Amino acid sequence: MTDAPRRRSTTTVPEKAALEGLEDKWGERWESNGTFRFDTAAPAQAVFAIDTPPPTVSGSLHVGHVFSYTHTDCVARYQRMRGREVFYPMGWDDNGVPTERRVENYYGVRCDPTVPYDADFEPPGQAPKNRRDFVAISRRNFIELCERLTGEDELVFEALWRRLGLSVDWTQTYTTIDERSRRVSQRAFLDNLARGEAYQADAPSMWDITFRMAVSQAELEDRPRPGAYHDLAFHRSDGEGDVVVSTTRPELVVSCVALVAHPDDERYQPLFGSTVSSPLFGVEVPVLAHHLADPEKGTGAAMICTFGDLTDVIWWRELDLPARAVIGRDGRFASDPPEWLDTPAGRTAYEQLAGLGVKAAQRTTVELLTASGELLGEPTAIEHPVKFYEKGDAPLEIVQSRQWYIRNGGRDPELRNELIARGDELAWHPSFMQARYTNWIEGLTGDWLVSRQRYFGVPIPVWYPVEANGEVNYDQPIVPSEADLPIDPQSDAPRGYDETQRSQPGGFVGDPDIMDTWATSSLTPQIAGGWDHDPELWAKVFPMDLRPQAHDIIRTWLFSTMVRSHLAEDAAPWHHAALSGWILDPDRKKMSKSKGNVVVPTDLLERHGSDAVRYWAASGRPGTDTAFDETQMKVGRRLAIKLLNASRFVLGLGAPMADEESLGLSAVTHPIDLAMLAEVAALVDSATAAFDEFDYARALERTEEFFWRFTDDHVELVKTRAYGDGPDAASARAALELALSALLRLFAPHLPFAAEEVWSWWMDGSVHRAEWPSSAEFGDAATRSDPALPGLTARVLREIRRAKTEARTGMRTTVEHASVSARGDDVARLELVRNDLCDAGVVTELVLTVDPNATEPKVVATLAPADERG
RNA sequence: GGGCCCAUAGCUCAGCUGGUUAGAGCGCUGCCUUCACACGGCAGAGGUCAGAGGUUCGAGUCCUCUUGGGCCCACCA
Repeated sequence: MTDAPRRRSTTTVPEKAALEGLEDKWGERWESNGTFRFDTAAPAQAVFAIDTPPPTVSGSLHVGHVFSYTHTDCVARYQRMRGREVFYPMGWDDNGVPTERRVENYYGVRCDPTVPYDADFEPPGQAPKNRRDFVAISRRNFIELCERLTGEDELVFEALWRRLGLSVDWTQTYTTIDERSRRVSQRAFLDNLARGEAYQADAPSMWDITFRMAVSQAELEDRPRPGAYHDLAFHRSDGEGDVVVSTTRPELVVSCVALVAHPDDERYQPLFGSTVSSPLFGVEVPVLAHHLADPEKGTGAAMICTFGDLTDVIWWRELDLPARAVIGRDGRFASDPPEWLDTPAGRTAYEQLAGLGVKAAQRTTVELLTASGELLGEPTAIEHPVKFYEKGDAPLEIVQSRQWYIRNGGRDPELRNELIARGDELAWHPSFMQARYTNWIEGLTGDWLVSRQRYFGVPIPVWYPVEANGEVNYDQPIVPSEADLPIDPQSDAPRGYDETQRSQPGGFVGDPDIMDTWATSSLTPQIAGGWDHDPELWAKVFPMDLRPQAHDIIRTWLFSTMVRSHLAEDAAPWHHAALSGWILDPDRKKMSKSKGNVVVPTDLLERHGSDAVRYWAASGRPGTDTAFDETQMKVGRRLAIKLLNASRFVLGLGAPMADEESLGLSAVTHPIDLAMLAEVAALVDSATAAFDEFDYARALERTEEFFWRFTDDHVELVKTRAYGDGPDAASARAALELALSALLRLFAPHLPFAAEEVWSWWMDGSVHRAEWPSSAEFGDAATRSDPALPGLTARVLREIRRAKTEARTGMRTTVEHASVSARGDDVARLELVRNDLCDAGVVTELVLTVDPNATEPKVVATLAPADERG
């Protein structure tokens, strides 16, 4: 709820004003006064709920975070002042692979689930240089270290956010690994399972051999890597020669299950249906036709291996081929010769490859092929894109494994179209970002793989029965009851069993995997909004009003949240999505991690002040990449200081009259004051319209533009009059105060510290809970005033100043005589403000002449003789 | 190959549905401190709005093409 501005009984203007110390002072007061505390009693229609992005707690916040979180805070503060009760929680994403990796490197440990728990374990003081020397610790010890480190990080992050002035309700904080998140995440998963949206499949999937885990489509990225085409000879079984195949992965020849060519390719048509035998291993494989084979590539014939790339998976599935995988989960070739190698020569050849990594296996295979004469010519070096896990550093392999999936439209046109249509329900800021969402869905190739073979995350909440013969029955998962959540199936036994039955015939096993980090963060509205523990809150905040986030995670966070909400709530999770841009180096390149980390946000806030850094951030338009620019922070600092000083001046003039009643609009009678207020009224409308479109940058720009004219022209013009007595002085002061009151509120979202400081000198309560200004506050000032007046007076002022500048004299120098010749209507205007102009220009005499032919007012100023200057 | 964004002063950017002579800040140059502010103020110089064509009485703004930059997706034998 907001309050109309209410003046304090006494105005206290400090002798000196500075920005230093405002962050601590107001940060503490806002906290102790609960200024940003969400009022749970607020009616639903008053609530403005923000689905805050939980930053990853796996390092440090960088300048890009400061940038985008400031944008959201400006919107939050605006909405709050508009009378909305803002639900603005903060989350920490401490769940997932980045945290695991950071913990490993920070403490020099690695998780080995076979190691027993050590209650007294203390990590080494310093991590060894070589990862091989890291200490192996139990899963429980590892998770304890994750929690210890993320706990420390979260305190540091919160301190930074507070200093930046985010108007977060810190009582609403969550972490993506805390008990509530685990419960929500597991319950939502079980709901998906119950509705048939979550399922298991034993299928080939992208696999990171370093992390030893499956990876989903959303986590893939291409990186250019050197490779080479190798021409291999497959031997026709009719003895009529060889079929040549070009491949970049000769080591996979052992996994070859068929050759394939395009059905229309005349070169291979005679061979379709026949078999060839593979080089080195002599395995008979069929020659098949499929439209995905490209006659232009290589020789037009490709070998299908299980599995070299995703096209292999398609061919394997559609042509119903056997799986002959040799690469294991560790990225090494199986140590025993595969059973499909039925010739002694083939088995001998394989012995050379057994146990090798992919690179070494390729080298060895090439040597063997060269020796056998089945490698034709020299390999041709190329550079080609290779798929990587976005956080990994070894190329992905394709490994067949049992995994959990959630339907996301990747294999279901109907669901796909529903999700695309949900995108239309959102207002996207900027609007073109919707295309990225739609494009991503249209390009999905499969469902969402949610299981991860990692340790620090939310466990998949199921067990499986172990049959009497010791076989695990994956088709009949045992699910926990909701009341027991969250559970860890690795340490909790399902109801009806006890721990002694774990892994025993007739007993159970726990699912060893955890969920993808997005499987939990896709539920941030549910986690923060009380979905499973506070139905009253949930009814008020869902669907939320705003999802602010970076545009690079549209395909992950935004999309997955939409999927969960669509499946569970049959609704879009928010009304608005605001996508922020990148921070770029001054040379226009995307600011790299290393460079971004050189610029430490706390240091920036220290050097420039929080309002100054916020000013820079808020100058970046929604969705637009913005250059990192400290000079903009200096400009922001200057603006904040100017706001303090101009306010000090205005408020130092004293009340318009001793009588409180005369305060306000009724005292404003002078035409120049009325015209100024009319400009403020227009400014308020313009800033409000911008903010309603989430355009904090436009609102700031408009406000700032007016503010500088206000101080440079209007205040200079009226200050002498304002010092005086009588109705004209009262008019000046009343107008200045009305304008200041509005300006402070207009600046409050962007410069919360300076605005609050000034507000506290003369107003009750926090400016951040004050009513957003309205043009109605200025009554009929607009209709009573002359819109041409401010521009005209500013012009005359500028001409007089120019004359002084050209005479190389100070602005306080008295001008003996100034004359203006202008059209009659302009002269009439200038007569109204002649006294102000004389005072402001410090002119002793101002002569106005009507010149009916003048297009522009012509100003001539004559300076007093040097000895009279002063 | 598909999609999206961008190109305006030396630099960073405004310019919203087309409408006087294209704006701001920084930087640069010059001048000015008792009297809100030197963490300041005033003033000045600086632009073929990437290029070409089109629509229009009128185009930085709308359309088409070209060039250059960036991003996303697809392709990966």
